[in-house]
Amino acid sequence: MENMRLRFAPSPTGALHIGGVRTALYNYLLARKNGGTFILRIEDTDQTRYVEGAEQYIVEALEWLGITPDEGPGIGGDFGPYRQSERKDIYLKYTQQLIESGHAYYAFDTSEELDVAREKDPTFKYDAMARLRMRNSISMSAEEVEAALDEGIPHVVRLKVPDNETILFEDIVRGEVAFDSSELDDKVLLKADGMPTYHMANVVDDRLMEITHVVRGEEWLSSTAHHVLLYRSLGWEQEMPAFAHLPLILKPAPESYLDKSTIPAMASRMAEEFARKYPEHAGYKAEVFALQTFQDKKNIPANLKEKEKDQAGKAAFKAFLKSALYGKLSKRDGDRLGFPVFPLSWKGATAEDSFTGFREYGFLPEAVLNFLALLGWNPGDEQEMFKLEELVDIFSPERINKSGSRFNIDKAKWFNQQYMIKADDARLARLVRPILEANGQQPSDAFVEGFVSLMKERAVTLPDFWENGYYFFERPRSYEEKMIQKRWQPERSEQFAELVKDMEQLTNFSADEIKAAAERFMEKHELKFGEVLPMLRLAQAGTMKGPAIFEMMELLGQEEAIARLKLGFEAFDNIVQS
RNA sequence: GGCCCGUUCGUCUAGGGGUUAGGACGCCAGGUUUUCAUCCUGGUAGCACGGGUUCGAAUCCCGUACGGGCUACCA
Repeated sequence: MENMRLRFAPSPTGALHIGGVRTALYNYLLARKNGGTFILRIEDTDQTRYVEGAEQYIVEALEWLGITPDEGPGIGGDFGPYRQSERKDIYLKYTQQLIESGHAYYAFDTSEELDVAREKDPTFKYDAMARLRMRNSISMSAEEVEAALDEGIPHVVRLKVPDNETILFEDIVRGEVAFDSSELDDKVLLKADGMPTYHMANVVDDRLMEITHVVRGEEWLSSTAHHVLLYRSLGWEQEMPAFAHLPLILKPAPESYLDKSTIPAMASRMAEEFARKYPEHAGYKAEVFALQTFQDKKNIPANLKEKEKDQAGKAAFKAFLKSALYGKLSKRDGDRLGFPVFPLSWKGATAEDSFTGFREYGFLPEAVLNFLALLGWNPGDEQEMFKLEELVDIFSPERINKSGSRFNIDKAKWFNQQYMIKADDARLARLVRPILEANGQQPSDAFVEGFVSLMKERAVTLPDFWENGYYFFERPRSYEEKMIQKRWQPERSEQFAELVKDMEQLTNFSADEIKAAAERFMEKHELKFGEVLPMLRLAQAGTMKGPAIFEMMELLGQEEAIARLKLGFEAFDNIVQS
């Protein structure tokens, strides 16, 4: 297809959710694959939900991941402006056109009146039937309408949905989707504040920006029928973009993380959140119910089903738990389960509204990208690791899955470890340095590079380098006593003192030389690797876990390594004696 | 409740009339002659259910169940 143009159109209401990141990625991949254009459009038509800094965050997140737009706010392009709040006049013009052509009408009902109508009848829908008894330019006389308009009575503009029509459209991932127009309500197109709704703005902008493919989340599938109607009413049906609705990213299954060790904490957390959100049900013993429900792991969904006899508190808590445990991955899940759901950290107005990102958890962007790419799409063969350029080459929208995928942090961690092992030492060193400095260390670049090279197979995320390898920078904080009790024989102290002397004699303190010295020592005293090396390791690191001991000693340097041997052997004597 | 969408190992998925139902993560076991990790080998575990259609169904059709989305002057 020529001039393929795709847009990623987030609204700046806070941090960009990981599902949004995947949507951006798929848009980017499709555009790049076909030599098309990837556009960022900011959908800021809801002034009440606008959050300062959110747009900046979105741009930074895309940059971090390396999927930067070709057109967008701050970037430019021939189809701007790229913020919907700066395009108000345009929407007004097309709304006017719709009114004149009879596809839309003024409605004077207030939000409060509509709330009342919905309360009276929960199934209330502003549709072909309802509009006859509401206050709008269809039910009112022309004079009344004109008077109301002249008086400046607040009003909205609604789409006049035709009755009894089947609206069919082709979705790239789902195939043919059909809606009966009688089921559709008369959506608001222009709000009382003069801003368009998403529906109006996205249709107008997609046309004006010559968007060829709309790739967005499944939550939009239902309103696509309205969008099709809008294209039709505006006379744009021929130019209507192709649609692809992506399956959602779901919360991890509770069964996968609930066990003896996590159930109590999760139960009290849920009870606490519930109490905060519904103070009116404070009397209900939510924690007890949560505990019981979680313990009966297999039947959680069944036990959460509401029953007639449930009192108000129980019913409310069941509903709360259901939405907390199942469904779309949400920002709260990150905290609850201890993993990131945002690309970058976000500092909101409150601690409640602040989140740690994948970047700050110590994930590499290529790992996040790779993980996300495969959540809902796969190339059909057995390859798992993909560079961004490879993804661009082989991405195929037809292979996007139809059903939602559960978020699996273990898989993300595995990708991260794989990419860390592959990563260039100099780059890794740059990424790890700030963590070391935060812990009061000022090592040389060469030292950090040597360190990450030895440690990277033992780290899953960046902070693991320090967590698991602090002893490269400080002397061991403690020695693994059990191991020493088992392995250290004080009667060999003198022999080991000799080994220290041998080490001191070395003029080239390289791993090879250290190893050779150790071997000479073992041969002389008829000792085995297993009797010597663990002692060296314990003296250097305090723990049995760690990289190759001789390389480690080389990196620490002769002076430090020997100092640790002396200190260690002395400590071992004391531990065993006591 | 209504409308729309979906359902293959615990999770991500391949397979779309005849397969020992394949791979990856996780988990378990063994190996890689110091540990941990990496790596390698093996194991564990799955077609939601019920009816059709067919010589033959995980695969096609219909129902049921379950899951998800939408149902705002939010996007």
